[in-house]
Amino acid sequence: MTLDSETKAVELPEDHADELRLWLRLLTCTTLIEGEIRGRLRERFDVTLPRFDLMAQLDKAPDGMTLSDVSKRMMVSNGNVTGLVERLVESGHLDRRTSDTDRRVQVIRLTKLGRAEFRKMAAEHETWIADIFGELTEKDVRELMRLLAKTKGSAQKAVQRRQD
Amino acid sequence: MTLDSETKAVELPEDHADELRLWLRLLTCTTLIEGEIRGRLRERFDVTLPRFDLMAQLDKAPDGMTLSDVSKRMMVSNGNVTGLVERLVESGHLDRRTSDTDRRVQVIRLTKLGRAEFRKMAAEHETWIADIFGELTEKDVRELMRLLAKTKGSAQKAVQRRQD
DNA sequence: CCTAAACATTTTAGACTTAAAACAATTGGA
DNA sequence: TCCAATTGTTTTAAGTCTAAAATGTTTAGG
Repeated sequence: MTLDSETKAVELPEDHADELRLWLRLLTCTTLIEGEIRGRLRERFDVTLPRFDLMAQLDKAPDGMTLSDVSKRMMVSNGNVTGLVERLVESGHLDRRTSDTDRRVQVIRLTKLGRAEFRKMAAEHETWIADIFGELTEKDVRELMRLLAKTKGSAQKAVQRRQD
Repeated sequence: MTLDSETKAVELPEDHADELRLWLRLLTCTTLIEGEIRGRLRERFDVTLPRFDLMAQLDKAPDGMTLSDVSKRMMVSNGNVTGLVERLVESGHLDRRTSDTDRRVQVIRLTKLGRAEFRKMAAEHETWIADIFGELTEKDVRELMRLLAKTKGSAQKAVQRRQD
């Protein structure tokens, strides 16, 4: 508290250094972990992270997904998905067909090969994550989940505000 | 606690679903915020996020940095920095010179123009971050900082272990 | 029915990114 | 001194990514 709390109401050049540091730390953590996962995926399975992520989305959707769905879920651009899918169809991991009811829509799903390979990778991937977060207690994990959920909500509202 | 705590010592297929969810949430938060910042930088200043990040590093180093320093700080590959710097020198934001004492080393620093433009962007950038994290209390911020520091430490050790 | 708007995807152009190889310069022993 | 590792940077090849424009399809309102 300052002595003159009246000034708090006025639009002063506020200090947001803490939030800035928080953002940088969040970014550092993610970049560090992402790089580690990327490296292990390449080393162990010769697969890229985006390919793995796309397959992870499809593994959760046995009936397939449209490209738009994938794009929204992965939070990447449409054009990006087009290219990724192209390469995964080429390598035999994905099956792609035009929807029967709407000829604009492409439905993609994992092939047998794709699913089998993904499951193998996913099992190991999970142990890597456990290793990486190994020093956190159960309570730490719960608390982080809670705070990140709050952060996500706060950020989504900021996005919303800008789009108005 | 399970009834038979003896089994804890054995190597059982453990469940790491919580850590996995935590990782996905961390990634979602970062991607969401990164996308928002990227969009605002483009819209408001017609600049890309990597360019902004590089300039931010240099703003903190009035005497300049070597390309390796930048690469380590930004946690990106050497080749990546080479290209980024090329474009920023081209646009007049960066000055690049070979070190007097070691002809392998390139020292880069912000030009007057670069520094002026960065300062303008940074001021607004800080308000965006404040907006995005706006719903977090001071305590939330402190707690997140602490938990992310712990996460970073844990991840770094995992990276270290793999490199042995 | 027609057609303007909305929607799903692809294309385009350019930038970013990585890993690995190549190149250049320095350094630390033998 | 010499030269084998090390270090700093660039190059290469391939992939990832975005924003915006273009293409093709569906849908609704008149």
